[in-house]
Amino acid sequence: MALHKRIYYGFNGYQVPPTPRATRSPRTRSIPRKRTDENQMRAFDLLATVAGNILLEGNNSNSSSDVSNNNEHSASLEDSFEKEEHNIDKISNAELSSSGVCSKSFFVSELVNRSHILNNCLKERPHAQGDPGSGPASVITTSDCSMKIDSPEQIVSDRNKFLLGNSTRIAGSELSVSKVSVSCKLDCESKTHMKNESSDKGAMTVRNMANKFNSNCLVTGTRNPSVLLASDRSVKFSFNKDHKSSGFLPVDREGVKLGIRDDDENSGCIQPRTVNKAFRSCNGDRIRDSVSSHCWKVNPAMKGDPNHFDADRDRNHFPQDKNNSCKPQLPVTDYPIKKRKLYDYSSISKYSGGTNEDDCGSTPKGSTGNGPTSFMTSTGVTGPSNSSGVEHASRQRRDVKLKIKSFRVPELFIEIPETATVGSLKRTVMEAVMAILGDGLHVGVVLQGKKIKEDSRTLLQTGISHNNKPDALSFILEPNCPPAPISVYAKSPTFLRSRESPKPLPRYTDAQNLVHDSVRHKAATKSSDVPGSNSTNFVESDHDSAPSPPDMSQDKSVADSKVLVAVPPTNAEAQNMVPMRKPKRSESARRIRRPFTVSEVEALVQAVEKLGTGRWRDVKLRAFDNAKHRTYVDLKDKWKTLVHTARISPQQRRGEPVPQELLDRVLLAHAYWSQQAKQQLKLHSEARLLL
DNA sequence: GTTAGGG
DNA sequence: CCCTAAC
Repeated sequence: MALHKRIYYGFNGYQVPPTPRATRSPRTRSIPRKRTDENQMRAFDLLATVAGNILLEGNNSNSSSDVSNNNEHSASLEDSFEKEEHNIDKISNAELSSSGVCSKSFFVSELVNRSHILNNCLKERPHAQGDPGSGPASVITTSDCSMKIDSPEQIVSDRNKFLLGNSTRIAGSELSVSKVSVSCKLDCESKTHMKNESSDKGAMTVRNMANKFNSNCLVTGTRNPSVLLASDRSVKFSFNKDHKSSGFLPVDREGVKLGIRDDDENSGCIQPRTVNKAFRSCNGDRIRDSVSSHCWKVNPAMKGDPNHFDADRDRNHFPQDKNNSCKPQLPVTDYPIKKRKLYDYSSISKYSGGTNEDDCGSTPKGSTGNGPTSFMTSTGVTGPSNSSGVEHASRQRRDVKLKIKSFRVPELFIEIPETATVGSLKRTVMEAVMAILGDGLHVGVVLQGKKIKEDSRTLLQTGISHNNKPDALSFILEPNCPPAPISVYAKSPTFLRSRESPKPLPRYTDAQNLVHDSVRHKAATKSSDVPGSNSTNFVESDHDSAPSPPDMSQDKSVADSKVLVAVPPTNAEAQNMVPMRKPKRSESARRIRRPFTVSEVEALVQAVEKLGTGRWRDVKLRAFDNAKHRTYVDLKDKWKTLVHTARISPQQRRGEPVPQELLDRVLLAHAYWSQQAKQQLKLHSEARLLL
């Protein structure tokens, strides 16, 4: 090993401008759904300066970008895990249960290594599937602070694992919040279990899966859990034969990206979705939505058969993924090495108080005990890589490893009733933090007061090296979508100033799922004599939107908790904001277009056949209750277009073709209900005449 | 808060 | 999808 030079950079903190409050009509706001665009825009407004503590650490490990091609790590990773398992366990089993979930920060998932993921996937307890009660809910949770894996040791030391749980309760905000500060825990038992099962029942072995994974093939386990690699970055996990649940992990090709789940589509941003989703929150929307936005969970109680949505998910969930794989040169996907590295090891402290530290401190240091504190940013400048990949063979390179210890959230006002549960408090805090972070952020690099915009330049060219002075390098979080006018950047981030005047603080109210039960009841009791299927076709929440945690609906106390976020800049730090973009004419961004899938159309048709064309709310509740991005207005509009589509010639139709059979049903149902409406009118008028 | 319909 | 009148 080479020398270990370590340079620590100071983290100055992180400031967020006031989050503009949505000004849209309350009506639209009331619909439980996400306003990603809104958040996106909000994200544009975010300008967070982050000074990073960067540890420059020399080592001569392999280039991290080569790792993904190195299957050899598969085995060693496993070994590492095994060792690791003995170290971990400060966390109460009650909390983590068999799921072995943990998360240190908001950065949900960076897929470190595919084999890594797979290993964890395989940890699902086999017997879980035998328990219908607990449900085979596949909970995919990820931890932050992922990093490229240069070596097995690194994994061990960083303890960032993906963990699977067999309980849906684990996922979501609860997990994200409550377990922010805990270190990862591996479930030895589960793991072993899974391994055995894998071999016993013909499922792929860990290594096989890893290998396949590495080769970007579609991997389908013959047994549960199965792992499907939907795309380069999205791994689909599905457990149990019922396919009641599934989840996705974004997988970066290089295994470096923040893997955050997005419930919502509307990320107009070209930023890798994984990142966007990570920080998404729903400003004007109900917490239910926003909460679920960071939930890597799948609701086992999901009605209907989500199966047929899988394809859609694969296609839509991470649309950019395709782009990425196809056009890696696109700025969107093209994460410059340095940026990627910046994400590495990143973690965000949820509580400004920094309880993380303690928790982190209690975590095992791993095999690389001599390393810096696990949460310190570290950069390693290595000598020429001994075994760099072919693509790098032509030139020497040094690796600069960055590890961001934490992002400090300056101020956070939370308003929550005393009767609220701790869990709800955690969720509320989560919401607030998520709101602050927003989504669509990317990291800007400021070196010696100058913002480095040339993403293509190497660190060496830029001047980032282990020779940097401690304060030379800092990071800022900034909107990444519409390239903000960067010209406003002052020479130093300390001069950054918020362009927008403080606005009313957005208020986040935790009010998810409150009415739905009763409403659902009501809707369920209603039935019509309309011909058609009687089975409720429940459209599962779309691929990227995870249903709210089951406990959320029960925790009524959450309903009135409010969070005030985006504190107006009051201190010097807060004023170091710079205008990032021109205020859009409206603060509400248009939602991105989300074409209905055939499955959704099917569900819609079925519901309308049953309920009619005048009860869109019921249709929504019936068939799209979990598709948070579909409002009843959407459904109504879709029906409108469906009717239109059905009436025009197939040649005139555009978009994904809707099966003629469905269109026929549309016309039929439409005619039927139109007739019904007329009859009703007639009856009414007659009755009135009689009176 | 929903519905209906134009944009 | 958005917007809004009307209920």
